[in-house]
Amino acid sequence: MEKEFEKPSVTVDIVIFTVFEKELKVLLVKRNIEPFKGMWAIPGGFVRMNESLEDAAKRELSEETGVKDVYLEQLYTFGDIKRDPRGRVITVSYYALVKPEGIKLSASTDVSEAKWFSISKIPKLAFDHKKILEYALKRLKWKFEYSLTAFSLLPEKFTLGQIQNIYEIVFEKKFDKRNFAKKLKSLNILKTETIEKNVSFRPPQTYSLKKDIKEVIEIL
Amino acid sequence: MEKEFEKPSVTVDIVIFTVFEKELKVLLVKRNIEPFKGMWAIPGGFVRMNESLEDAAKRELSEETGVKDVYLEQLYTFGDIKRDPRGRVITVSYYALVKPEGIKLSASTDVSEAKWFSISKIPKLAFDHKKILEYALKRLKWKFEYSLTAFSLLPEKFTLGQIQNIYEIVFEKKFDKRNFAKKLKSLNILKTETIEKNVSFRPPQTYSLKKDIKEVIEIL
DNA sequence: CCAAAAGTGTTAGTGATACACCCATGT
DNA sequence: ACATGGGTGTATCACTAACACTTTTGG
Repeated sequence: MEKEFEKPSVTVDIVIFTVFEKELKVLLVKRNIEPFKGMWAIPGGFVRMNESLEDAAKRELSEETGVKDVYLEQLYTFGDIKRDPRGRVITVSYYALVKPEGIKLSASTDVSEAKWFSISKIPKLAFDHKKILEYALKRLKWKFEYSLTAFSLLPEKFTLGQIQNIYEIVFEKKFDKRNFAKKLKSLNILKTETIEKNVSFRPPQTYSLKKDIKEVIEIL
Repeated sequence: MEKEFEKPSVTVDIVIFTVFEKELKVLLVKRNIEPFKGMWAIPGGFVRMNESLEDAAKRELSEETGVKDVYLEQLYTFGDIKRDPRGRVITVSYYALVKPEGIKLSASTDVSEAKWFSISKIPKLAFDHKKILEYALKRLKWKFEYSLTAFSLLPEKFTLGQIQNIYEIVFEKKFDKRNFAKKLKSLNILKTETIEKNVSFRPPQTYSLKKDIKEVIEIL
């Protein structure tokens, strides 16, 4: 570039969702440094020169949760002039869906603590992170309606009850069991697996997604 | 900020759509400078420190077309490391829908010419602009399906024929006149205006969007 | 009276919703 | 036997899609 203009900084922020304890959870970090020191925030960080936006998001995600097998989607880019008191910072937001198993939360340098919050009990957030979270939640619901993204919150093999629970938690309402099963089956995306009797009660039929469908979700 | 890291540059690119001559058109500019000198590209430019992303997009839009009354929506942020041979440039893409009346195309410093291209006759584009355009087109169609955004391509008062034409052009297929009218009317968004007999043949009923609906489209 | 676009209703099919009972298992 | 979640079918309603003729105007 011939001339050097003053440039904004660019960060990625990642709204990380999971579901456990019958609740939709978001990962927040407690800020260790100013501004907003001591306040909760959506995890994120500066984009390095040698990584794409998505790579930056994946790096942050892996640093925070240790998890790699996730659904990750770009949300929106927030660029108001005064959204960061330190100066001009543009943030490219992402949201991620991680399976609740095998997550290891780890704090990084800028952050003293990382914790899952129920979506119904979100504390006051730093920067414009409230707006970002609301946007993420809207997109999440929207996406669940017309895609199979929800399945990325479940293990390889799952039951109809599990996937219905996910939907009921995210949409905060009950669905009719029969209609739900009917619809899923009519989509022709399920492969029946062998039943395993592990816990108790009547053992449910387990399913997995057909191979080609799994690929669709990766791209989605 | 305590430390100064090397920062990427940030641009906005705007895919500007309109409809005339029974075709969906995109505005492209011919590049006056390297890289990709002489090639067609999506209009855009660097984000200034004192303007938000949306302001930057509006400024570019107004510089290119002289038009202010537009629908503008952020699309996606492209940040691959090598998308610009000059160095690290992250671009926040937008798309805009402008009414075909009263557009004044004007070339700027970096650009020798601005021209409308039919969506079916797009030349080879600079940078990753082909990808951006494809993304914009996908979003446009998607948006037309479940929102009233299409109306922002029409003047205040319009006929059912006009709006149906827009849909037929964008989706590249014919719709049944009766079903189309029925659906629109059932949405309860139309205000009937007085018929003006201007051209010839049987004069069509003109409509406008109800006031509260217009506001919805602004936000959409 | 001809050309051109506007206007208008009915039918069949498809997908969504509402609803209640029996089943398989572990304790 | 009972407690717990799993599994299944039918009837109604709403929405979508297919389809053709008459009307209004200008020339």
